[in-house]
Amino acid sequence: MRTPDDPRLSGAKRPPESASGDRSRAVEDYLKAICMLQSEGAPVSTSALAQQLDRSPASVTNMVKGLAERGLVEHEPYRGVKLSAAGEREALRIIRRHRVIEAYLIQRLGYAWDEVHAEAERLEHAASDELVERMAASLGHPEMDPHGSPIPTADGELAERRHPTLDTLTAGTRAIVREVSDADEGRLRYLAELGMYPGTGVEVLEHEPFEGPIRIRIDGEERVLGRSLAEVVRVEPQEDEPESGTEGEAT
Amino acid sequence: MRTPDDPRLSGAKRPPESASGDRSRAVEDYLKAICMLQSEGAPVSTSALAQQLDRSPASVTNMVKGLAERGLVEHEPYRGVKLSAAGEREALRIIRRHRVIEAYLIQRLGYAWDEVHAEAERLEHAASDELVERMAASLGHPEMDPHGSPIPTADGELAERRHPTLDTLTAGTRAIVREVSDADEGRLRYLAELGMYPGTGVEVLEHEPFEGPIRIRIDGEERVLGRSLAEVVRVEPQEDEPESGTEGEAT
DNA sequence: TGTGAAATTTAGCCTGGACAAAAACCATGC
DNA sequence: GCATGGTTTTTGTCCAGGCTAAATTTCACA
Repeated sequence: MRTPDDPRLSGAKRPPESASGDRSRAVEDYLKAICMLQSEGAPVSTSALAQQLDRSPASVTNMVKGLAERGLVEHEPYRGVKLSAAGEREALRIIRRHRVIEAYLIQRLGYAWDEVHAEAERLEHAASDELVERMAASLGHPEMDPHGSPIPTADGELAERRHPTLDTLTAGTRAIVREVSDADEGRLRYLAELGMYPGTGVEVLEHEPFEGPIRIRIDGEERVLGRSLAEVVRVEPQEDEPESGTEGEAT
Repeated sequence: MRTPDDPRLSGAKRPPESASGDRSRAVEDYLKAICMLQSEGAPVSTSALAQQLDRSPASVTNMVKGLAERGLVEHEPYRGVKLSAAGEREALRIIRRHRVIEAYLIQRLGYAWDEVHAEAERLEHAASDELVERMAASLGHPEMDPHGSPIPTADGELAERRHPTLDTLTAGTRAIVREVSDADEGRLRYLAELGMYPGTGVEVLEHEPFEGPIRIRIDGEERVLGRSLAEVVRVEPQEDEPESGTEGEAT
């Protein structure tokens, strides 16, 4: 009827699930999540991972066992899980993809700050390295994504810089916004309304007691920020100088 | 330890597998394949579908049963399968995605003709309608993809135009290349070397007998084309006029 | 040092989607 | 009218990756 490799019809010949060979989408999600949780090299607990990924702890244990067999993580039962060198390499590639894609969507396709996360969350598994590098090139190889998170380089270097969150600053401190979590659309939208982008200068005026909100000055205006919002914003405190208002762009 | 919806960590909260709600990637692939096989409304046989998708016939039967239950196809056992209205709508959306993505990759990210198929094959399942429409807008809402295939509109209209394949033309006919299958990288690369893009003029000089190759003139040069290559190229025959060589772009 | 709560792992189950082997069906040729 | 071969479907498995319930380990504190 038809030769086995008839090319007339452009069909899907067993397309791999994710762009990177044999790692399934689930595996990629686990690696990324572990990477982001183990900020300081400390092993990550099963339950923290379960929470992050919205899976049951039992599912996580199962999956982790599999990852350990494949040499992507090291798992000491009851003690937590750490990425192996191979796992970390993989995880950083995925994070790079995510952040490059977010930057591209915003800068080249007119997405808003708060719209890109979900899209990138899906595309990061489908985009090939080739595509990601082309996007990065089109943007001039940015080092930061639009939320201020550092983009790992193509060969897996990540510029770690841990800034404190806004809620930890003492009253009277001036600071510059450096990074905002990209995970929560609602909060992002609100922060955008306030003008709290990376690079914006803020001054903490007062902490309301008992985990209460924080009063800040931003761009000359006084605002009140709920604690859960302030936890999402990472800032670089400034040596005091009389200057106020918005500073130039971040590096 | 941490409040249930702590937003500090940008994690993947049960991201849907494909951008379009609940249809899995597999379902999308089946719908697209059925759509492309049932050119003339005729039902598609299980085995043709199995071949197209590179699955076993048994798997296809199973899946088709499921699709029928969900109202996406109509399946008469032993008789073949047809898309329902809902299934066709869905399939055309996926084909639109594929073709818009291919066009975007080539025009905005510098991909070559033969590199885009695999990439688009994955991205079409991950990209949201939103993204596809932004890409289409960035390209000025093209009606054709770079291989000459018509792009269904956002509301599901597909401009059907069936051109004959190059191998069916009689010797002496002049024609203009209109469409080239995007599925086979190797063939595409070779056709690109020959300069056989949509819009290129060709003249069939001679058919070698017994399913042999075809001699053509393209851009002034004589070439010999294997049958399987000629089957992949769709052309629009021209009323004869002394003109030769390359014509302007296709509409 | 013992003990109970919390965290983790084990065990058993389910679903989607794939496969091979066997059975059922259809279209013929004789 | 029926055998025969090719095409479908059925049947029984498998694997990945989820889940719940039950068992186990750890740890903090008495």
